Amino acid sequence: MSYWLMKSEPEEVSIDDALALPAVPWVGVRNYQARNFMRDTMRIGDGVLFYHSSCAEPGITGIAEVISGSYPDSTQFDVSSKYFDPKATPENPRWMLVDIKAVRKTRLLSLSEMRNCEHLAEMLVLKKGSRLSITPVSSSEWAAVMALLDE
DNA sequence: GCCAACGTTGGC
DNA sequence: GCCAACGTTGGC
Repeated sequence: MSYWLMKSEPEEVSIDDALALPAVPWVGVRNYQARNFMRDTMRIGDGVLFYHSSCAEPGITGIAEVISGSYPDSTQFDVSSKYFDPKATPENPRWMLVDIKAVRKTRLLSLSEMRNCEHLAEMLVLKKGSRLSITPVSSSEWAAVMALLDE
């Protein structure tokens, strides 16, 4: 069992949107490192910190769970999608994704609060220049986030 | 809107 | 394989 942090722009898919859906296919990832996490490492049951990015109050807003294995992101084949990739074909898909399910909404754990927590000092999402939309979270970081959310 | 940091592209 | 140019991310 592993843990992850997944960024979502709330104007695209917010935690409330995610909670209203039985499953959220994590479409639109077009970065190879993030794709590889979904394709190669994520497992059903893995824990996910749902993070709002590119918004007024960036931070963790919920808990989710991986509920599928990886499969091709259908938007790569859709010419009308902004995620269309002309180099991808159904025979040779380039982008893979997993489904997640939102488990619960939490209070907003803001980026600044995360930065002020000594137990999260090494968290990848807090590293300078970090832009990866999916990052692994250690079990101690997960525990520290859960403790902060209980405060 | 700014801009630092990073990833990708493409000429050579 | 190098690397300059370009595009994107995302906090502020």
